[in-house]
Amino acid sequence: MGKAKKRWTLEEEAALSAGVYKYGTGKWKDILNDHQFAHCLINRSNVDLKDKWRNLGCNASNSQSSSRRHTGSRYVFIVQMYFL
Amino acid sequence: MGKAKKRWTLEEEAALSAGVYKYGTGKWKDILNDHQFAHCLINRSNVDLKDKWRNLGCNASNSQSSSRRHTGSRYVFIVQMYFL
DNA sequence: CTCTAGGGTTAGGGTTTA
DNA sequence: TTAAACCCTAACCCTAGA
Repeated sequence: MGKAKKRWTLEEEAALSAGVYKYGTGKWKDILNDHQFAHCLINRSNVDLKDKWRNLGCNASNSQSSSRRHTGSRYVFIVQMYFL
Repeated sequence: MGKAKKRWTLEEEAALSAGVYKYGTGKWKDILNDHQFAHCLINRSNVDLKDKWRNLGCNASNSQSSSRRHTGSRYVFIVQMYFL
């Protein structure tokens, strides 16, 4: 049972963008803890910020096909011997 | 920002497991300094070893003998099969 | 200073749902 | 169906205390 989806508002996106400009990407918790942005992002987690930033970045050029789990019949053995 | 994640290979996991078998848990630097394992773990730090051992879930199940040190002329083969 | 232990955070694959 | 939103968790970070 996942949470109800809550669409990102323009204010939230703006706060996220400004936060990334200030701290750089990968500083999601820092952005959330910044009082300059916190009030706009009160309902978002650091993981939410990361996911949203990824979605924004993928808009332009994400033409990769879906990753496919393949279980083929080819395989290789690697054998190692450790003296203990 | 952020360091690129380097997924652990089966060779690295095998070296770590053998290292823990030889030295016991909590001897990450000893494992790293052991010429027997160093070549497989060249890209890993002692903290990386600790973290990997933790999320392998080996701490709980092997706690009763976790600090046991094994020495002698015994050896073990580690056989890995990769599907391509 | 170095090293480990353990809590905290991020990255990226995977899944769900409007 | 598609993609934004959300989930799972391995991998990595921070740092007190030994």
